[in-house]
Amino acid sequence: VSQVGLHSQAGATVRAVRLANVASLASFNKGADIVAQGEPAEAAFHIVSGVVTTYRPIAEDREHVISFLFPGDVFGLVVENGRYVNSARAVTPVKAYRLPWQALQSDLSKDIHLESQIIVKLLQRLRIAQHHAFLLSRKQALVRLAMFLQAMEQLQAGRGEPTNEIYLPMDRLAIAAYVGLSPAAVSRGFRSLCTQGVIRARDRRHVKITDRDAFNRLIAAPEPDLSC
Amino acid sequence: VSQVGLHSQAGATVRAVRLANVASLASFNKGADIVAQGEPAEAAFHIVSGVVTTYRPIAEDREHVISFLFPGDVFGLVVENGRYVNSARAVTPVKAYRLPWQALQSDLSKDIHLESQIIVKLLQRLRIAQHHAFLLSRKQALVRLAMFLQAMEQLQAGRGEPTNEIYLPMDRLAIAAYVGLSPAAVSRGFRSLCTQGVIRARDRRHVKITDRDAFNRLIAAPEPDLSC
DNA sequence: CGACCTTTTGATTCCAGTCAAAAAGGGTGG
DNA sequence: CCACCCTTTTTGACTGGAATCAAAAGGTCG
Repeated sequence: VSQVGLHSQAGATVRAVRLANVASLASFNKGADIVAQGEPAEAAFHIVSGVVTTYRPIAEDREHVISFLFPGDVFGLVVENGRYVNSARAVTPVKAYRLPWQALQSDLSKDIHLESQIIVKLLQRLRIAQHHAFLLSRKQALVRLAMFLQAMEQLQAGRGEPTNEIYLPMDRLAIAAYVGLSPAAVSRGFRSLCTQGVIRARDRRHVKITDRDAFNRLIAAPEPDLSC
Repeated sequence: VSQVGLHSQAGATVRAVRLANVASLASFNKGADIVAQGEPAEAAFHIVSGVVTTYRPIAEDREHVISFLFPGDVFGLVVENGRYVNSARAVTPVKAYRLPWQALQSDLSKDIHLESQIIVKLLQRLRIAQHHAFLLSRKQALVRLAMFLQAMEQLQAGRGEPTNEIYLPMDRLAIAAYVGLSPAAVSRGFRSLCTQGVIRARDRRHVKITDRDAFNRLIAAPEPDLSC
């Protein structure tokens, strides 16, 4: 009997719930594919440790990142005609519970509290997906990067981690595929934010927001305002 | 006692469920604001007839459209700190049940079948939001428009309506705000699709896909391919 | 028929894409 | 510890497509 913790993203309640009697713990190496778009959807996954991206291939060596997922998150839920809509890949080494659909559904209909938690989680995911679309509707590279950092910061805060520095587990290519820019534009954007004094990068994966006002101004910017 | 039907978007089961004992039917004129971003979230809404958009204001006379919602859809669910994250407006005259949160929650925890239906609906919405983000990640205007038409067609099919012609209830400005282009670019894009013979527009709100192959090729296009 | 709003069209500007090359990391084995 | 290779990231020069602004055309409703 596996006891799987459903961590509320708000970090408040970490209620342990019997999710599935037949959940098995699986491990994946960094960069490993976990599920592929179009495959028959046999199971969902509940992340125990590590970071996962869901994405859609666009062309050879080109893809769109849909989400970054962290411990406590579930993926493999978005299904159409019994097949996965998105692919998933481990960004770091990952451990995750494999939850076969069948068992999941029977457990769902048994435990009403579990359903409520799923609803809460889905609403969070919906909110994040809408924020992502909002981000992508902005055309300026700097604004997109700032909104991306904002999102990562909020996720980090929701996990109860310190928020004075933002940790980016993914590489620049993944960031580019998430914010809808070329890797070159992402690089230039980060540099621009640094030289403007808005952020300070300890290394490629650790960023600190040094000018919160300018940062917020950038995100709220209705029109190109690159003053200073 | 109001009986509110939760229409499956797949159009299959239209199971009537006692959603809330205190649901009241509200009417809104075309263009009327229904909820505003930042307001205390007191109720969700269940659309009976008409079309609604949810959106976020960016600046004066500038906004980002998050979703188009149809009869059977629910909105006002995405909440943060007890306040609406998105605004909502009637695109056409709208009738909708107003579902106070309190009553909704008590009904939710009572009826387990209702929870399941909500989960299904949220998964659909998540899928659509992800598709929207995917759309916005493509940079070519023609591709975005084609993907938009595809989405509208699928929604229409899901409602069980005839699909030989796509009906667009919203104006060009709303389309522009959804696909992340300027109104000018949307106009040019439609014209381009027409002259290329990909679509045929009976009038501004009725579009027919006349060359399905070219249409699909456009959506799948990995790189600029404006041949023909 | 006329006033107003929506949509289209035209000319210019600008930002990000692209391609290619250089630089910086990261990991491995000597 | 260093030399090496390979991957990731940055930088540079050029191109292209959409934004912008403004003006004209088309629709709608009184």
